[in-house]
Amino acid sequence: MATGGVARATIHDVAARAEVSIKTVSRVLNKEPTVRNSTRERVLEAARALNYEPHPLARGLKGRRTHSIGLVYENPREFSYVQKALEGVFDACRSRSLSLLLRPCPEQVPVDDVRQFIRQTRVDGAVLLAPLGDRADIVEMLVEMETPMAQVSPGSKAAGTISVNPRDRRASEQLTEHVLSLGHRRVGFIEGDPRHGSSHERLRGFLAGLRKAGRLPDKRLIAPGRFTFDSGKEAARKLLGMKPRPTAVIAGNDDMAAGAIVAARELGLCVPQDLSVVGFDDSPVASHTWPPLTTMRQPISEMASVAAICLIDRLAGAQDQPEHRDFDCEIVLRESLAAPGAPTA
Amino acid sequence: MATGGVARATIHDVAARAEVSIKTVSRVLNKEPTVRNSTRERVLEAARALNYEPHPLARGLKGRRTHSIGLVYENPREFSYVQKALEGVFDACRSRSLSLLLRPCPEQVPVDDVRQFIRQTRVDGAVLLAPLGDRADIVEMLVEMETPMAQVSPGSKAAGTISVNPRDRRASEQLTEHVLSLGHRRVGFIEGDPRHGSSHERLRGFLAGLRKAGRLPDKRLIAPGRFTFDSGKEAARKLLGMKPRPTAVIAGNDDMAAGAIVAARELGLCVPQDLSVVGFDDSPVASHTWPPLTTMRQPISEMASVAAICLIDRLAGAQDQPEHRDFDCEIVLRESLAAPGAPTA
DNA sequence: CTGCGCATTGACAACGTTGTCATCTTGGAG
DNA sequence: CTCCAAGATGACAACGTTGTCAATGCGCAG
Repeated sequence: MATGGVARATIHDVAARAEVSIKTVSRVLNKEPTVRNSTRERVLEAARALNYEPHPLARGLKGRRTHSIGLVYENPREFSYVQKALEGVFDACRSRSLSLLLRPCPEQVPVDDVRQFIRQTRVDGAVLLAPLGDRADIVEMLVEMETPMAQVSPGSKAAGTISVNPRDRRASEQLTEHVLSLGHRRVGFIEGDPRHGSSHERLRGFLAGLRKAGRLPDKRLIAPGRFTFDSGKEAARKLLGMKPRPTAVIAGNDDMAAGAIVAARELGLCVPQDLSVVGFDDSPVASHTWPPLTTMRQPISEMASVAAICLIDRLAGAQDQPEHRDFDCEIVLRESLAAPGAPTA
Repeated sequence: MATGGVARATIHDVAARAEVSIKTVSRVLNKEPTVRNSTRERVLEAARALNYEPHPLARGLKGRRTHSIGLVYENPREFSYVQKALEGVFDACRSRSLSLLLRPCPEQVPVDDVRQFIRQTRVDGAVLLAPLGDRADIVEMLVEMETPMAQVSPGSKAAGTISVNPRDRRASEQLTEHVLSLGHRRVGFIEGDPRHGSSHERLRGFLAGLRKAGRLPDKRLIAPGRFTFDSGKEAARKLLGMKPRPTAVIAGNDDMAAGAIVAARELGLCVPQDLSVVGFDDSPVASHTWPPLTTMRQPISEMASVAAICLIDRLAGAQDQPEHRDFDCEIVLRESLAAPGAPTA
């Protein structure tokens, strides 16, 4: 019933075949320098011949490391953000031969649940995806447990922890400026989930963009949302009920933007002729709406990968890496955005 | 730098505090029956007081099990299927205190890559998500390695392995009958990725539905797809170019159905007045299109969870569980389907 | 020729559990 | 009261690695 079929080769078998001690085998496989070249090759040859794979449990037990890190994230209502992050972190782990343990959390997860995950699994470090990187209690708990961590979120840049930040505010400002430059004068904004640092940053960027264009913000044009399709639809409905109607809506992410498009359609409005809609993230939905969404692409997968790599390297003892890194976003122009009253899509 | 902060309690500490041997502690924690009640409580009390968590590596090392299973899946172009399956498998693992290792694979992953994953991680078992459960070479390899597995896929029901199957054919037949019952006479079908067993089953169900209604299948009304939005869009374009046009299109999944809606719109057709579109899966996109999709809901998360639980229980030595289980789908009626030429949405 | 330092290697314990087997208790039948 | 089976418990080895420290071999200065 046990995995592995035929009995698996151990370090002893390799040592016997190469006619060295197990310690020497260990040295070779851990790339320690103090091994004669000829010996090293004999060992590698033997390991190959026996199809040897070190036993991960034994390795970690004596070595006091599990060679695994945890990815802690909030159960998403829409998955694409987590999916991309997962891809990035997974690649990082694979390239460094660590294993990855997942810990999806419900919203407002009690800090003790996360603590228990860390204690039980004994992961060597943890990557926190937004919005968990913004939870002070969780960060504190990890510090207290001396568990190295990396945060992927626009918020906190606490000293001593690794963080990877999208330049959300700047991105939002650029997007806003671009929308205004097309001639839109009444622009609505749909906020994201307030528990996400990104939501606030994007709102601030929006306001900064207005200010830069000499426009005064109108509070009534800012509607709350929660990053979900439905919340975006509802917020857009509210905005579109105003008179005069906004001619453009900037949504805090693509899912809400998709909701806004549907809301517009239900009111008989054409996008982009009657209403321009733009989003954030360039998630898959952005290219599947009709018309497809203009949006700000975030290098989520890359950010997550960098976060994980920094963490892993720090675990391995590297000192000289930057603690915080910022990533730029990139505008992706599609058909959901046009000048106000433009005749064609 | 190591995880854990203060030195963690071991089984020895618990044993000392409870004034018993470590073996007795082990017995209590593994719920072995041969422990006196009073002793058991003393041990549990001590464990609680010391905040003891057994070390997973040590446990697996001697016990010859890693207490982990692997989830092997193909990197999705659209993620919702994998997301739901992941949720289900994760819950199963959590409820049984196993850990879950992920192995995303590229399309057409070489069997040796999967073998290496199993060898390296030494997972006790593996869950294969479609279409990997349909890969004979992978299944064979796992059998050869004596690694217990569970497949989530409509295809193979090989003896000795666990499989969980959606009743795709029946679901497709029901959906087809329902569409026909509304009066549609020319119904197009967009096939899914041919590497997925589901694709064939759904096509067969479609044909069966036609036959049952006394209709002859028209090969030109069957267009190939690959489960992606773009492939659905392209296939729909082809179908809609025919004269006379089909009045309804059944897509092999929701992403392709979403693509079909966009294709229709680009041709100036209204859904569902000019064209009904239905999908499969009830993935998130199904409720985010406009109009929202009529679709067949699959209990993916539940199926994945059941697969994992069967696997885990078998690993734990249970014998009396069924090897194969079938799951029904459920039709979800939304606005993308109507009688042909119906006046209102 | 001797000895010293460095490069290379090995013996052995240790990591924290579980499996094996022996030992000690306990309760009831004879 | 004795004996035995079943119930509880413990001592110790073992799992497969890595860390510690000692031992060996080798080249070269004195």
